[in-house]
Amino acid sequence: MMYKIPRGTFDILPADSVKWQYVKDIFRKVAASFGYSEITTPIFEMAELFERSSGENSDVVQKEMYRFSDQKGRNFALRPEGTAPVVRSYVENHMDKSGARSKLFYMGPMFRYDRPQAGRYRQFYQYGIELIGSNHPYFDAEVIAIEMNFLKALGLKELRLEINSVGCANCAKDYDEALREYYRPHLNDLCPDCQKRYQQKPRRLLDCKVPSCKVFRKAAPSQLDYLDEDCRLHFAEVLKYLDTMGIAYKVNPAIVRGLDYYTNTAFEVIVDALGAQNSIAGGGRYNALIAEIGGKDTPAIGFAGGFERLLLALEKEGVTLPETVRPKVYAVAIGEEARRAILPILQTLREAGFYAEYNPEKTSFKAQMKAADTSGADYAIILGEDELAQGKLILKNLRDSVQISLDPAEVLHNLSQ
RNA sequence: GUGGGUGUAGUUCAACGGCAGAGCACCGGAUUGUGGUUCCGGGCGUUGUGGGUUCGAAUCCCAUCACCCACCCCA
Repeated sequence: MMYKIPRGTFDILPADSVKWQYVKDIFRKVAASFGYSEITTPIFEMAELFERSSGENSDVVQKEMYRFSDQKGRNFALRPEGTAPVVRSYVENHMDKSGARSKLFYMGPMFRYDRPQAGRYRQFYQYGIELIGSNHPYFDAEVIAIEMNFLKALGLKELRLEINSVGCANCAKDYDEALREYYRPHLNDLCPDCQKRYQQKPRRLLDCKVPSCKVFRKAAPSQLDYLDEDCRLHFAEVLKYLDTMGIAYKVNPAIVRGLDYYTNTAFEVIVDALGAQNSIAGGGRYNALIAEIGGKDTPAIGFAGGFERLLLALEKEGVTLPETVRPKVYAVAIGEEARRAILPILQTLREAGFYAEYNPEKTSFKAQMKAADTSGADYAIILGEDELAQGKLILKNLRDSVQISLDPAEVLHNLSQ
């Protein structure tokens, strides 16, 4: 084979397309039920947008971004995530000046140069929600409710919602300090990765999987004990709203978001059956981001979910999704004359919106009937020499094998019932 | 970026140094116009790719690519 698809990418073939379309439709409907509107941004942006928003030393910026420069030497990156572009658009289009809240959703491909694995790709598809312009704790719960309603509408059951608060910048700084203080005496016992985490992102120390590092975890200070009064109150309110809305959750102080812009609420939806890449959605509040990239200081909350992992989870749970569309009728025509006469009838059916299938390459009656059957069509319309002579045709129900003879003009009426 | 596993027909898998096979799927047929069950017939596929060892390689060795698993990271 001469040409191969790039590593970590995949084709969505027709059989799968139907499923993707279905899942996307449901997401659009659920988002609409909360009054969110779709926003579509380019798949590449100035590289600096992501460097600035995600954090210079985040993994995404340091080693996972697809960068390129164009003919004029401008530095771009294929978007590794969806929030920064939406916020860029929000600011660029002066939505921050109107004072109104923006309730937005998006979906589309994201790109990260990473080692492919089950549920992890270099081009992957995300859906996301952004509510920009309110710090009200109700909206933290609303945004989570959108995701949970969506998953419920699809029929996914084996999942858990984990939630945490990382506080505002001040709380986070205090907490990082407390963590460093706690870990300092053990520094030499930590794995090399954790030595780095100690410097760069102390909170990551908490979810290390190395046994010798894990032992320090249970006595470690908790983020929740380092929230200031406002942050503590906000978090308590969010949880109360979730309770009221009937959304089950588990508070997990170890939940950490990968990108630098998160504040306060952080959450993740986890499906254990997926293995190592078990997070199907994650998000949180990002009150500092809008100002960070040049807009008016504006609070916001959002999340992003991965379609591939979602589809995988649905498959593992045995949820059935729509398959390829089957014909309503399959045309069976015998003889030269009938094979021409069938065409205007098919045209009438198609104009009425029915999927009518015909294959001129099969000529024998048997072969055509067989094809009608394997196509999964509900009906066969049969036009042979006898019918042609009588000006009739046969409408055969392929489910119960009942067939009737009728005028061609009556077919449409019969199918519409 | 690190470590491990696997690549054979459209697909799921055999063959593990000696002629590359089977199930499913697909196509055709079982006397003149009726599908689903049954029966019969239909397979040269660069054994992922490129080297090497050998009289002989799908099989052993090396490299490379891809996928899978774990780390890392995250959706």
